[in-house]
Amino acid sequence: MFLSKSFGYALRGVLYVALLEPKGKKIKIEQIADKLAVPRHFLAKIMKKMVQENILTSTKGPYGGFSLSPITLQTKLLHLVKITDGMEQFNTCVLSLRKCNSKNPCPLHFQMLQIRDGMLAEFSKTSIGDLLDKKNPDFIKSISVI
Amino acid sequence: MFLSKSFGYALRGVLYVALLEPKGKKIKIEQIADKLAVPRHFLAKIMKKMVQENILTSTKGPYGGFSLSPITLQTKLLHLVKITDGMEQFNTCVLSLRKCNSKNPCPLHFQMLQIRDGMLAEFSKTSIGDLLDKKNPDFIKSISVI
DNA sequence: TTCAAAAAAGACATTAATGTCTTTTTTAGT
DNA sequence: ACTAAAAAAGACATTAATGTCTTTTTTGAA
Ligand code: FES
Ligand code: FES
Repeated sequence: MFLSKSFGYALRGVLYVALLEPKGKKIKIEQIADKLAVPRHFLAKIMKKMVQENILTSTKGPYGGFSLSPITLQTKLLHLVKITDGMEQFNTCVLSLRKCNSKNPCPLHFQMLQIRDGMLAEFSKTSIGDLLDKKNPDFIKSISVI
Repeated sequence: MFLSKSFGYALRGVLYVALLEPKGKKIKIEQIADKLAVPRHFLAKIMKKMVQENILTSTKGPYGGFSLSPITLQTKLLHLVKITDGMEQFNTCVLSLRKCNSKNPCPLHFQMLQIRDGMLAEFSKTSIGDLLDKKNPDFIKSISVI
């Protein structure tokens, strides 16, 4: 309901790179997909989009893989949502009637506005770096299927 | 993202019946689908589920159609969500990792908990009757595509 | 320069949500 | 009893999201 699987894969993928990449090596998509138990090629498409948006960098060829970009840790979650789910949901009426609009509200409009604005606020202020907790030795578990 | 189309159709359908039924007549699915510009047979399936849950009543045959049940107006929106979308979304991790669980939280857990609890609270306290505004001559417009 | 490793790209498959059409069942009135 | 009207049921179609497989492009190192 709230967010697509793609969004979850994107966030877990970038967090995995952020957690391990500082060791110096690039992270291969195969390793990410294996460790996170995510469909490899599906994840690859999502990672590619993140690279296009400069949320990650990647290099092809031997010793290649994914690594952080200068903006990775400052990237807001809303940017990931934009990439994976799009922003239409935030200004489309929950009853699928039309563009959501306070001048011409549906019966649920103001309730939904509050909920969506809460989510928008949270995702606008929270960055990928905010979610990364390198000090926690169990952090890797928190982004893996148990 | 937030809710399915089915949910929107369900709410608009039941509000349409609640708005017009007190005139004494049963409301036919054909009329509802036409006036709300909703796929007729798809809506019919959703209406049937609401009847099974006693959120509406229906009678077959000539002069039949849909009408309110004793509990229609007291029905909480969460009941509609249960019918159309299910409740799993409220206790499944946003990262699709597993059952959502504060003892073993994913990096987004507490942010999502707040958002979801806000939505749960709103949908638990708001009833169909709360959304029905018979005094408003434009209410019908607010549940129709403009 | 060739080779192998890796991401990128693209074709295709599966699944879940949404939508359409037809048949069956029920029922009010004649 | 018969007929017609209406919901209910069910078969099938379309679409969007998710997932798999293969080919192409890029690149570092021998
Ligand atoms: S008009 Fe329906 S949610 Fe805003
Ligand atoms: S554990 Fe992920 S949202 Fe609760």
